[in-house]
Amino acid sequence: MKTDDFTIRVYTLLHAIPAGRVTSYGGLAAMAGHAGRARMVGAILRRLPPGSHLPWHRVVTASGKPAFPAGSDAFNQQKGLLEAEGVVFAGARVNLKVFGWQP
DNA sequence: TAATTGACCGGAG
DNA sequence: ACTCCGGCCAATT
Repeated sequence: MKTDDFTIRVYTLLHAIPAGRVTSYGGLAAMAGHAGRARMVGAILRRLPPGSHLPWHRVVTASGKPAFPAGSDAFNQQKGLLEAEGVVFAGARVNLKVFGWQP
């Protein structure tokens, strides 16, 4: 069994995101060569294979907000990790014009 | 096997 | 700024 190329690209791109930067689900899907499959990126991160150290916290929605309800554990964790890398939150949101990343 | 769900997105009202 | 809607398509029920 061979992991899909799409999945491989998503992992590679995710790993290529520098600390202190974020990218969106849709953007990641587009960079991986499959624009329109933002939900698949979400599905991949949701089901991360055990043992992977992917920086999932550097991925936010196209609005610049974490994909979790504000106040949830995952939300707070993601926010904390990003702030520790230098990303500034404006409320529950990140300014993609400043912190958004693309190769 | 069919229906539902979902770490999404962009446009419209 | 917010809600609603259609499109996307694999994993789950």
